[in-house]
Amino acid sequence: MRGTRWLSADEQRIWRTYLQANQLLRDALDRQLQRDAGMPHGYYIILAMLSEAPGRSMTMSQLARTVSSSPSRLSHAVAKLERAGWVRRRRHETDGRATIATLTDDGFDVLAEAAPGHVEEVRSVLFDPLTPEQVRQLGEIFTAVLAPHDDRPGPPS
Amino acid sequence: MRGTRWLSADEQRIWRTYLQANQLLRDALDRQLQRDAGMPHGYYIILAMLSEAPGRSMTMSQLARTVSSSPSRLSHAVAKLERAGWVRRRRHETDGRATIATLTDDGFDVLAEAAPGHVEEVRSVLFDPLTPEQVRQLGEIFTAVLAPHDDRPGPPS
DNA sequence: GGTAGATGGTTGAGGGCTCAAGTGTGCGGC
DNA sequence: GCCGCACACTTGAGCCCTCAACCATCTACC
Repeated sequence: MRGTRWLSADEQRIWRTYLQANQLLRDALDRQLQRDAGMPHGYYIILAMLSEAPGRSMTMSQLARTVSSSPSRLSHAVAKLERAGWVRRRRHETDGRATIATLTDDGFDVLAEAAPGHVEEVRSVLFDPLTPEQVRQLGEIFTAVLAPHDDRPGPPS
Repeated sequence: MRGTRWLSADEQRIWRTYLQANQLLRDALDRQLQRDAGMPHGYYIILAMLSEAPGRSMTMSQLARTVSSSPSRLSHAVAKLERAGWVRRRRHETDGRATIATLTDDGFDVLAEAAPGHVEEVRSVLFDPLTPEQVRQLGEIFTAVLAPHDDRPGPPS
């Protein structure tokens, strides 16, 4: 591939800093949640998003979009959460293709128990080291990163 | 845990934006590299870091620190890369505990082949959507996130 | 009302990662 | 010289994820 737009020295340094920090955050969150709540971070998010949904319920595909998961990953994950008794699945009443996942009371309790430690971890590893201005910038930066993928179709090229 | 410092509405929104963007980046990179080079992103980084080291070589523990990996993860990964013929391992000459990993010529070729597509992907998904000012901010933000973990021992609490 | 394609979801195989436990080597103190 | 501990690394089991294949249902269209 001739004419590749290589990264400048600055860009490369920034990219690597980002990767490293990212790995740090991911490891910290996964370790903390695994230790204190016996679940990986991705599972926590599933429970958290369900807990905020009306009726503590969502279809699998809504849920997949909400937690940025592939259908397959979500299916495996919810199967596991269901075995743990934290989520229940049932058929959608009017659309026979869809499945509705619901957070159980047990699931809610586990989530409530895990939340404070998790939030504390997020704070200490991400927000505490940043100034309020940097937090604001962080939000804008990743909003910009996501923008091209909001699947409102972009201008036809 | 009473007295938890919960996230404000803004912080929560920003945190979720970050998680979502992150998942997007990770998925995009892994998919692109898996498709075009038959390896996950973590393996690419290992090859890339080795390629820049003197003699294209590093001890396993240096390498682990460089790519932010646990010893175990790295060991598994290098074992696989060695089976593929892209890396060789040999004993350190003066420290019998250490192992030196070296990028092979085949490994270098694979890396050189994969690099342009990978860089293009990084650009299109991360740098292109950002202004130069935001790129600079990104670097400073994650430098700040990493700072508390530079294991120069901090002030004794 | 029948058919083609889109949509919603699951499954199994294969691979990567974590955690805990293990091996072997170096080093400081006695 | 030996003992104990730290260090460098590896291993295996189990878990999570990806990818591709699959089934079922819905929808549009003729």
